[in-house]
Amino acid sequence: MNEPILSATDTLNTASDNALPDAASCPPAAATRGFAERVVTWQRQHGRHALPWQNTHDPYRIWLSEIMLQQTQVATVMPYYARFLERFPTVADLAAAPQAVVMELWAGLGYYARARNLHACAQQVVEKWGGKFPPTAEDIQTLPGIGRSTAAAIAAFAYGERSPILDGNVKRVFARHFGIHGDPTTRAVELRMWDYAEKALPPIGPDTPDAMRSYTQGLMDLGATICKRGDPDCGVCPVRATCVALREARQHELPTARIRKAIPERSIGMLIVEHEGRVLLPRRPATGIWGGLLSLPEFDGEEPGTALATFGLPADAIVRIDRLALLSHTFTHFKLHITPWHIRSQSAGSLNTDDWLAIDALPSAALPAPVRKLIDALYGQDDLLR
DNA sequence: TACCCGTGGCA
DNA sequence: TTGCCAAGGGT
Repeated sequence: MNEPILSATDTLNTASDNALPDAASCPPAAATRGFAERVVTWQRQHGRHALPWQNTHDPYRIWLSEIMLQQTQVATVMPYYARFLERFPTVADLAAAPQAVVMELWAGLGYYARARNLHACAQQVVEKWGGKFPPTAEDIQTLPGIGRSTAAAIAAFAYGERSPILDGNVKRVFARHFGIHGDPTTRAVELRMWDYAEKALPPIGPDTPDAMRSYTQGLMDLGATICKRGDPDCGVCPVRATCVALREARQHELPTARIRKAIPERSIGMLIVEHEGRVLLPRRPATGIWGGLLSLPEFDGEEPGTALATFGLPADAIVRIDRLALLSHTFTHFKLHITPWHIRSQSAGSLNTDDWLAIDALPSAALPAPVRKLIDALYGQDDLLR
């Protein structure tokens, strides 16, 4: 890189952290000049090119990857992506599938609203758009589960549309390169970043589609492989010459860490009720935690007490009760301590027939991660196909 | 507008 | 062990 170092970044807003950003502040043109071109060139030489969802312009495959990758790391997505494509080669196949099957394939990946929206989105594409994804980011964003950034990513990769993304990678790169202080999860800071995202796009020209594909991928690659959270590899960064954080040696202060509240903890008991080769696994409501998945009956506290009768199991139906090892599971927003109870019953009591699942059907069941762990520990599924 | 919504890898 | 947060969206 022999380009002159832009001094215009000196004029950037240097308001202190968490100060209310000046709503009128907008990125100086000089701050973003040449940024995209360097990202594009770098991506083509040093970016990632062999991920399973790359080297295609098929909006279906791109969309599926973008949804799975929301708040989820690449390595985690890989096996799920392969299974989905194998089972649902086209958006029509996905739209036609029962939601329960979609949930089974998604189980373990987390954020289950994504799976419900994925299914609904496929059906809308088929019914409202004739089986083809909408032609612009604006239209794509009207579909369920697709926000502004995901719509832009799909449109850029599939159509080469000139529309900006703003994900976790981009926020980190922008915060450092443009010296943007303040918690990026707050609305005000996020709006500023969208402003930069629009201004930093590759210029309009004959090669805009190709540039947009490389640029969009390049921003993600830059964040994932160079501008990492812990120790950014500034020595080989394509935009180091204009990076505010590097110049001021503040890479570790940016992006500004958000202030986190202590997460609450909760203790519950879970019942593994077994009767005639079946286990009680009612489907959870569509909304809320683990929405749409099968799960074990649960109750507040650790001792079953009167809970069994409440669930429709009379005391004389119970052959044996075993308390299993405590299991803790941490969510983003709270920590759950689970006391599992294995209950052998000689009758189904007044329980709903539909809520029982055969033990040999457990391996493919749509179970939340900690429930999967409990079930596998008890019925010895080890870690075959999960 | 803040909060809700999973899971796993990593320092 | 604990905290952080990743190709965010919905409400």
